[in-house]
Amino acid sequence: MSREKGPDHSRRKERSRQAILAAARALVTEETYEKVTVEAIAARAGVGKQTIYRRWPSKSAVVVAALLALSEDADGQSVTLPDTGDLRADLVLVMRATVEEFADPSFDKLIRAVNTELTNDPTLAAEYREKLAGPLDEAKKARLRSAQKAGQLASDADLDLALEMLYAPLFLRWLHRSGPLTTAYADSLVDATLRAFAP
Amino acid sequence: MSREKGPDHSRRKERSRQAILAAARALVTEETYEKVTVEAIAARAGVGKQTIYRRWPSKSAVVVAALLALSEDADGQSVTLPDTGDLRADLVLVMRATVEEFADPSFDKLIRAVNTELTNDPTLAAEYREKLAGPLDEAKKARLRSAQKAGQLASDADLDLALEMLYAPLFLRWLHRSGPLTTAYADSLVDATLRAFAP
Amino acid sequence: MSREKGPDHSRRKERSRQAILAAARALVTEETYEKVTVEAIAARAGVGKQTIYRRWPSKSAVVVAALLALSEDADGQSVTLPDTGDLRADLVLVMRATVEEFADPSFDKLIRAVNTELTNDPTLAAEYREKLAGPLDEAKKARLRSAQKAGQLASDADLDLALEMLYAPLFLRWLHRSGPLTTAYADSLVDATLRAFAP
Amino acid sequence: MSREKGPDHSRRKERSRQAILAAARALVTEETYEKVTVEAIAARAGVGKQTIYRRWPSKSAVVVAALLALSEDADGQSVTLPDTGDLRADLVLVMRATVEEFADPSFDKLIRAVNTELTNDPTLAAEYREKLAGPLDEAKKARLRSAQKAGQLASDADLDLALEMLYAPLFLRWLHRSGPLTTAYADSLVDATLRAFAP
DNA sequence: TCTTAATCGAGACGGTACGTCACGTCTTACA
DNA sequence: TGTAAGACGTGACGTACCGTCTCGATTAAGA
Repeated sequence: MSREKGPDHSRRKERSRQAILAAARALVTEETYEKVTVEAIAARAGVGKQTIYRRWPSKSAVVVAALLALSEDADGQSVTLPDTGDLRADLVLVMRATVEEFADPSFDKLIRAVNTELTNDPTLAAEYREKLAGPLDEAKKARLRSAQKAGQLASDADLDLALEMLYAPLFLRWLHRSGPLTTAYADSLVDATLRAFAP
Repeated sequence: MSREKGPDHSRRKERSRQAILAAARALVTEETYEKVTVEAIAARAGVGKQTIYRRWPSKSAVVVAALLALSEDADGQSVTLPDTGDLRADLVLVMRATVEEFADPSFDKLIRAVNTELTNDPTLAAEYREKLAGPLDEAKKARLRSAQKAGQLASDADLDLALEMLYAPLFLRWLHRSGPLTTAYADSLVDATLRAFAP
Repeated sequence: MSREKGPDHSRRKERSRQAILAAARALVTEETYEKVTVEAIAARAGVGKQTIYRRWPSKSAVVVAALLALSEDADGQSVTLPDTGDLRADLVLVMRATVEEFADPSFDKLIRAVNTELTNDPTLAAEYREKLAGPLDEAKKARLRSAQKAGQLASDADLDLALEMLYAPLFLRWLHRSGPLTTAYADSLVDATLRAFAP
Repeated sequence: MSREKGPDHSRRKERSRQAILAAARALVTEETYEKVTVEAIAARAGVGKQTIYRRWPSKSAVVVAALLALSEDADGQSVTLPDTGDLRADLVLVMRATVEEFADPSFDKLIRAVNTELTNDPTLAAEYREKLAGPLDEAKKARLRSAQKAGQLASDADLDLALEMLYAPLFLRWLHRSGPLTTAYADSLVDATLRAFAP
């Protein structure tokens, strides 16, 4: 059915692929983003530049792929959020976890780099949304929907909007470094959102 | 007292400064951001590269300065928001204006470029916040405070948080292109925020 | 007696060998010499690169082999020059034939390529001399020796030197494109040489 | 009169030019010719690659320029050969000197490299002939013409041909390494040529 | 009005990284 | 088993910009 064109070299392919993504991750984490060059990634991965260009069209794509690869381990098993019945408690848990993630310096650098690339490349952004952000948002919306059914949220609440009001302020504070990311801040976002969409 | 070094050439200085900022603005607007190089700006402005480096430390700084210069016309006169007494109407007005701004393709490109630079350069981000975002936020907070005094918002409402819940979702939708920026969307952000911080 | 190693792939071997040499010849003839790459030869011959490297150590060797193969048809039968008894007439014939060869554009390109490789690789040069130039020179010297015996050349004439004085000027004019290769030029080389080594 | 387009930076220009030519000469002399890369020349000269490409279109051109620069010291003063009145003695002197030049390993490498480039690039060959070979040949022909007037050569002798018969065999022996370059060989070339063009 | 020194445009410079090409080796699938 | 196909690590190619430097040619001020 599929058009086979030759031997697949799958073992080498996979090995070099992993080396490249690991190198990209390491460099983004350790260095200034300007120092993350295709040549540096290739050198670090012990790989020729051509092997990178054979698979990805640009440095941006490699960096995004490096992030996506991190969550491909959990592949197959769909993401779900805790549902203890206590909506506020569950949301606070998730928001605090997010705050913690952003506090990790190497995660900070990686996400910041990825975010820069996504902002300027709609194609990459779409891929990112489809593979990573989409499923996550879906899981969060599922939790909200469950709360809605339980009468903890207004029956006509716009759940997409609710999600945005929860997360966008947090993300933007981090992105623009316009304020501290504290547990209290996370909590107050949850409270304000719950008030806005209360039954 | 002051060290006299010769003629001040202030007219030439000002002329080339304007030419550089205009060229930067034009290039960011017309081209892919990768094509906005210092050499291109210099060529477009009819200026030597050194004249750019004499004033700004990097391309990023020039681009940010180009945006800041746009709003320096309104310099001196402090920004104020309409205050008709009808809080919802006033906020809807402002939010819809913002939506329109983001819809303008050349403004979109300029802000996107500036945002990229701010994300990766805290110093620039601070300058931007001080000169542009700060005053604007202050004006918005002033309007909220006035509403609060009028009993239209909870007396213990966190106005900074309210601001973020209003704007962050809009900004992030635009930045990540994760949804349409419509009037209805702007309105529903206002409504949700007002519910969250109602008295 | 012979060590049998398996199926006799000699037919495939010979077929691919011919394909490679033909492809090399064709490419040298058609393209700029920089474009004659091992990859191009392999592609043109419908052969894997390894099949080339299994037989020859370098592109140079392939190109030289391509030229040598051209004259391997006459293999076994030793080369001889015409001997009509009229030395001048015989030499003029040979020299004019050489001039004509050099005038053929595809022969020109091939010889020029081979000459470049020989200049920079003594090993190849030795092989070339042994297989191609040597026998030819021997045949020419045989004709001169016959003339010498007939008293048409000085009995103490240095025949190697005579050969060089006949051919080197012609070859160098061609190699350096330092003058036209005409019949008259060929003839005057013969005349001058005959004067130099007359009895 | 001439169209001046800007500052001439002549000091830097000249300094880098000399550094590049010296580096090229050194590398050709020391290394395999394959190792003489534009990058290596640039590194050795302490110069950016662009500075080389700004002046010469290819490595070949640089190498040829490196040789030409060697004889630009004698610029202005036209080349002349000794003229003692004894033609044979004068020619023997010149031929032996040439033999010695070819015996110098670093000169050998340089000329071999230049010769390879000239063979494959008619434009470079023309430049070389105009600037170096031409004047030299003219000087040699002048010596022959003087001998011709003195009745030491046939009055109808083709001096261009005589020159070629003197030099081409020597050069080709060296190029193809097809025989030893000895004093005796040089002498016998002179003798044969004198016999061929005797009055 | 005429120096005179800061400033400018132009663009060459030493570099770094780009993305491409071909090298010679290695791996796989097929015949 | 030997071959075609082609991926791989390597390293040079020629180009684009970086940020610095050097050069004349404007300026506009004060002598």
